Parts: sequence; C-alpha cells; structure tokens
Amino acid sequence: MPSDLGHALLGLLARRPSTGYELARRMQRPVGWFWTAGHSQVYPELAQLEADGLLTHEEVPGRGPRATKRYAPTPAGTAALREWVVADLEPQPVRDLEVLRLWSVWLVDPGAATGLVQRVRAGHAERLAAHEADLATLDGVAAADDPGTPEFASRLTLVGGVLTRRAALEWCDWMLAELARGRPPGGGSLSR
Amino acid sequence: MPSDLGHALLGLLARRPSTGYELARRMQRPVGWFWTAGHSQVYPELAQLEADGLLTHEEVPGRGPRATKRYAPTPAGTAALREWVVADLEPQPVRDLEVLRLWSVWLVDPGAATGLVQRVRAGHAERLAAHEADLATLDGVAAADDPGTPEFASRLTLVGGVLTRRAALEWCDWMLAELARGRPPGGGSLSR
DNA sequence: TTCGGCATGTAACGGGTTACATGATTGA
DNA sequence: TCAATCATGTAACCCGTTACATGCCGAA
Repeated sequence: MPSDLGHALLGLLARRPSTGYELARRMQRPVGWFWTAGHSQVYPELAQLEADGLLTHEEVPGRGPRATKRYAPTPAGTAALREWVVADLEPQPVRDLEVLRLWSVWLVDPGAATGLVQRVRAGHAERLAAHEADLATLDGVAAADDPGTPEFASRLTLVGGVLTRRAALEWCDWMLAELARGRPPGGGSLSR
Repeated sequence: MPSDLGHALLGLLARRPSTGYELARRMQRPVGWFWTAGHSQVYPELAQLEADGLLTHEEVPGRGPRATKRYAPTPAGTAALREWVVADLEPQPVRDLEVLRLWSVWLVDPGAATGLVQRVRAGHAERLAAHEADLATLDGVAAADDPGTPEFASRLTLVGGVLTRRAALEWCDWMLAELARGRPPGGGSLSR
C-alpha cells in the first residue's frame, strides 16, 4: 500500500506517463497547489511503486549520465489509485503557520499587526490570481464538464482554491477593519 | 532560535503558565485548530527552550513519579515571540489530502464521487460548528474587542476558521451540483 | 480492583527538506 | 565559456507520529 506521495505520483501518471524529472516538476506546479514533493522524494518513491508492481517504465534516450526512464501505471496501479480515492479518510489536522502567528498577534502593537495582516493578504491575493489564471485555461474546454475526464477534476480543485483564497481575503479585510476600529481614530499608522 | 513548535508553546505560555501536560492538552484543543503536537514533542521542546533561556519553571507538588513543573516565559522568551510574530514569512506550501484525492476523482464513477464529496462536506460542517461554538464563548467579552488582549487574537483566528470552513461548504455544494449536472437526469444514484 | 485522568519522559520509525554528486546539451 | 535545463540518484538531518515505560490519585 503506497504512501500519500505514491498516490500523488500515481495520479500524475494516470493522467500522462512521465519521467521522474517531469514528475518532480509537475509536483511543483499543478499538484503543488495542494501537495508538494522534491525530486529527492520522487525517485525513491518511483522505485518503491515499481517494486510493488504498480508502475512500469520504459527507457528512452536521455541526456544525463544515467538512463532516462518514462513511467506509466500498471492496471494494478490504476486500480490501487481508484480505491484510494474513495477510501475512508479521517479528518486531517490543519497546519497553518500564518494563523499560528496571528494567534499571538495581541503581543505586538496594532500598527505592526496591520503590517502583518497586509503581508498575509498579499500572499492570498497572489495565490488567488494564479488559480484564476489556471482556471481560465479550462474555459471553453468541453472535457472540463465531463466528470470522467482529468480536466473536470482539475476544475474542481481549482475552484476550491479560488473559493478558499477569496474567503481568506475577506478575512484579512475584516481583520484590518477590526484593527483600525480598535485604535483611537487619530492614531498615526506605524505599519510598514 | 526556536522551532515553530517552540513559538507555539511560547504563545501558549505568554497567555498562561502551564505544565507540560497542560500544554500538550492545549496543543490539541484551542491551538490544535491550526497547529498540533503530541506530548512526546512537547517535553523535549520545553527542555530546549529552557536551555535557550526563553523559559523558566517552578516545581509544584505533583502526582506522578517525577516532579511536576510549571513553565512560564522569561522576558527574553516573550521578546523572541514578539519578534517572530512579525518576522518575514515566505508563503508556505499547502498540504491537503482531501484535495489530492479529488484531483484523481475523475477515475471513479460519479456516484462514488458524490459520496466522497458528501463525506468531505460533513467534515467541514463539523469543524464549522466547533469554531462557531468557540466563537460564541467570546460573545459579550469586552476584551475580545481590544487588540492588546489574547481574546482579541483568539477571535481573529476563530473568525478565520469560520470563514474558510463556510467557503469549503460552498465549494462542496457547488461540486455536488456539478456532479449531478454531469450525469443524465434519470441516472440511479450509486452513492454510499 | 480496575479504569480514567494526571504527569513525565524515551525510543523507533517514517516522511520531508536540504545538500551533495554527476554529467550531457543548448543558448547567451 | 558560463549558466541554465535536462536527468538521476544518495546522504544527513529535522520533525512528527506511534509506541514504550512508569506511577499516583480518585471514582465507580
């Protein structure tokens, strides 16, 4: 039974066979929005998945010192992925450094707090723009409406990103208003 | 320079001195909404923070085989926490198993996909209710409006939880509608 | 008397990040 | 010629989870 990373890689390969290098890059960009991995994780995991009979590879002419291998899922690999998707999942703990900082924000003065929230807000705005740009590439793609296509699933996750980032922006704006309200109106802004 | 966990513990102790045991419990509930740790992480980290001069402890009569220690931040500890709160933060990668599964949901039939989304939705609804209950305990607490109090910061993080969980529910409802739309109207529901 | 809560620690293991290591091709 | 990109791997370290280990007190 593969790890979470293994299932991420199977998901990538079910969409399109790739080399380890390509997988490492794809783990940064489309999949990286919700699960990341470096190449030093990818290569050993591919070897493990192949030892478990879930992947095969063919060698292609490569440019590096070692052979270049293009991987694809075996029928068993696709079946394992399919089972995992709908398997039981217990609610996973959240891990959010930004919120952890905000939880101690009462220790700093409101000006500095405002600066922090503005920086957090900028990060969310950037992510929102990236998700909206990715979503735009699916506009007019007929397959994105068919639940049996990868494009449909990509659309689901991107819409999720857009909605949660919009909510985060709403939250930041609310915090900025609260911080402004909590200070006397004439108070000079020390932020930035 | 303490780890993220160290700053979480300093944040807890800046609000109220506690024993290691109490800290481990507080890491499950209020702080656990956005950062968790088990007791096996807490005890060594407390020793490290004390070695760094950021904490002190006094021994209190305890019931276990070892001495019970109540920790509190030193002035240096509070200062370190204050600096960390407003320090530079690079955007941290998201890690969300639920979204990772949904990304491969195109491989399963729409009925099973609907069942998965419904379970995800239930999890978000549960968290939302918990956050709203926690928020309700701050209703009418005057300190929650003053940016210099821990109650204010708690309110910030709880409102963030409410807004993001509401957005998640909105997303789940949208996905359920999309999945229903993608199937012929008379199709028998295979969900569950 | 037995179970749950208080109370503190250590050890083993697994996953993730960072750094080390190698080497070909292409474009500035 | 120098840097970036393609391409694959290993090693060290840190962090988090799970399990091991001990033992008192109060309630059922």
